[in-house]
Amino acid sequence: MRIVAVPAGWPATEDEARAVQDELRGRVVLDEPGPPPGTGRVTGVDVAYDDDLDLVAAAAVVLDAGTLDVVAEATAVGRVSFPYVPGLLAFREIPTVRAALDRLPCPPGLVVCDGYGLAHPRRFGLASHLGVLTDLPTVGVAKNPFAFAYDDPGPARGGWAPLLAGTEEVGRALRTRDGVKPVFVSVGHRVSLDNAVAHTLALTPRFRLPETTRRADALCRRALREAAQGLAGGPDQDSTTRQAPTSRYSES
DNA sequence: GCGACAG
DNA sequence: ATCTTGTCGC
Repeated sequence: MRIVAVPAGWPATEDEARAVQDELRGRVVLDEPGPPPGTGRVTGVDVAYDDDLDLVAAAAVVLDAGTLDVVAEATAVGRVSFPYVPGLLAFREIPTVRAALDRLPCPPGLVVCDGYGLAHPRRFGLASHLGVLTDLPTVGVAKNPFAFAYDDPGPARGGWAPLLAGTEEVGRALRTRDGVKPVFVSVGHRVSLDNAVAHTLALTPRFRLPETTRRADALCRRALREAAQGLAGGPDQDSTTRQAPTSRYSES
């Protein structure tokens, strides 16, 4: 297993990170509609952490946008590159996520991130940042609101309400299942908000969270488990030489 | 100043 | 994010 290196010059302080956001924000493209929902490919990315071992595992899972079948997947493991600071999530996740995307055997199409794009204190969340660095179309679908006001969407799937930063619509609270807490959709890069919402609905035929997110979440957790195991077993052991662990409860 | 705050 | 047991439901 190779550990992804933190890029040279990666911000070390919150001030530096905010300065990077302020500089890159101007490169976000907001006037493209993006790929049509239900066609082509959609890729979910997510990460899992082990703060004790200083490990972060990322996964990228490519789905056929029409069937939601898995087309390809990749993972990467890195060191934690930044502490968790609300508003600076991208600096914690992006190096390893990029490595996972780079390892995909095919183009990812639209990338769905766990978090925000435009719906961000400086209008430059994880999805925007990843989009600018890769120039891929990206959207953010978050499980929780940040600090934006919104009215409760209608109770039925498809109901939505604007996420408002003052009078500016920076995203939407979107009901993906009848009577279930909404998700929070915002534009990352090269996708319109209407399309971001349509993609999110196309990705949620059964569950609250997009299939992309669910697949990527399961995969990065598995990758983290295996990485932690490999680390504990020592640098010279791998899955082919490692012995099965003895368990008092085995073979019962 | 204080609390809230994506993952 | 992650820590965590049982439990209700398809």
